[in-house]
Amino acid sequence: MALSENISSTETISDTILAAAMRRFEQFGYSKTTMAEIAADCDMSAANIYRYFENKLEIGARLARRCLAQECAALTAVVNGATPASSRLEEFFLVSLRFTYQRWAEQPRITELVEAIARERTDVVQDHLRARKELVTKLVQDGNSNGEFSVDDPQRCAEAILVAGTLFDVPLFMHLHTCEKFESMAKNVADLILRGLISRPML
Amino acid sequence: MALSENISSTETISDTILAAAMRRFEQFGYSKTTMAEIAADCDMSAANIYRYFENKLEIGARLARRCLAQECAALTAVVNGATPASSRLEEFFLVSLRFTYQRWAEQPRITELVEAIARERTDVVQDHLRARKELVTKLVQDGNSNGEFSVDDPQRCAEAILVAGTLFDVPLFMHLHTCEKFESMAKNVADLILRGLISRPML
DNA sequence: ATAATGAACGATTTCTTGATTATTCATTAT
DNA sequence: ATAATGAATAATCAAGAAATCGTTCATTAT
Repeated sequence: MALSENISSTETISDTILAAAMRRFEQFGYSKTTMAEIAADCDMSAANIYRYFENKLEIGARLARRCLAQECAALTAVVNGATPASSRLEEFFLVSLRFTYQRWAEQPRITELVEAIARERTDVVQDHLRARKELVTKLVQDGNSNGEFSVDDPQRCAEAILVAGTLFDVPLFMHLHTCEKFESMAKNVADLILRGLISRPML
Repeated sequence: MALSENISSTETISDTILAAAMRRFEQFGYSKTTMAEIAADCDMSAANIYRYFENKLEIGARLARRCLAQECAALTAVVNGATPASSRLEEFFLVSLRFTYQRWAEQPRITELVEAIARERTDVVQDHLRARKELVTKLVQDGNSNGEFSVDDPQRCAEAILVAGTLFDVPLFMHLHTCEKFESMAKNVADLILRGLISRPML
């Protein structure tokens, strides 16, 4: 019981640190937040944080992961939806876009955080991309199963779909158009991907 | 005759200046090149350059335009080719990618130049994007004409195609993969766009 | 007139230096 | 033992000074 108390209290402390860091990062940005400030918010010394986290980058990475996981949760809901796979594909693009756009517009500090972490922690981005790829792969397989699609290689296809949606996932591009314009573009790309260019007999 | 001499000599001098600037930009980059150095290469004073160009940014813009025009020339050749429109679309992606990748890998200073200009001279980028859009629109219309495609709105379709190829046109992404990997991705995206996801009767 | 220049000027950039910051560790508290 | 700290260190950042640069213009040359 003493053991479990220790473990749970350790978790609570590291959660406290993460929460304090998140508040600071949101308000002032990753680079402008100091370990001393995070520590003060938790009523401890800066040195003590290192008992719970390897370093500042690790704290940032944990929080960036959490942000990206939120997006993946929303995308998972889309993929697991009950609508036709084609609608879910369009919705996938739109939800992905809105996450990127809204974070860029309303939480620029968070966007900065994720970008700062992405530069030095490739693994965070790669894990996120892998998760997205798995989701789209599942979506394509779903479409195959119910007869909507007939895709040979769902993996490769999912990769291509994600590549085609690059514009909607990179904060750097968000200043180029309004969110409405992006939504229209996303719908067009989804439509293009679904129907293809090659002419065919009427369905 | 005196007039024509003056005009032609003026053109020669501004070309000399452009050539000198290009050599400097290639070797040392846009920001590290000074007007005084360009002038010295042309055996004139820095002040004299301003008789031929509004300012340094204008020189950069002219050279950036020239670079982008080279890519457009290559893409025009692709679009005007004699192969099926579907092959030309794939080739469009591949040529576009190779231009971006090679410039990034072999002429990083030129890539830096174009990016620096793009930041302050939106018109240069926008004109280039418009040219690319016109090329793809023509390609789609070609495909429509010969029965390969059956696209309702070639303009909108061209826009979507270009959006889907974003990853292959932005130097910023080039560090992510090898050129071969990018080529494979480009082929997959082209294939996806051409055939579409929705299942259909056999052709 | 046309072409070209050097000097002059704000605006940037670079450099230098002092202050902050992330991180470690020996030490103290519990 | 476990938790926490303050002091120490090396790396990074920030502010101001100095130098450089882009641009203009009055002046000179042709």
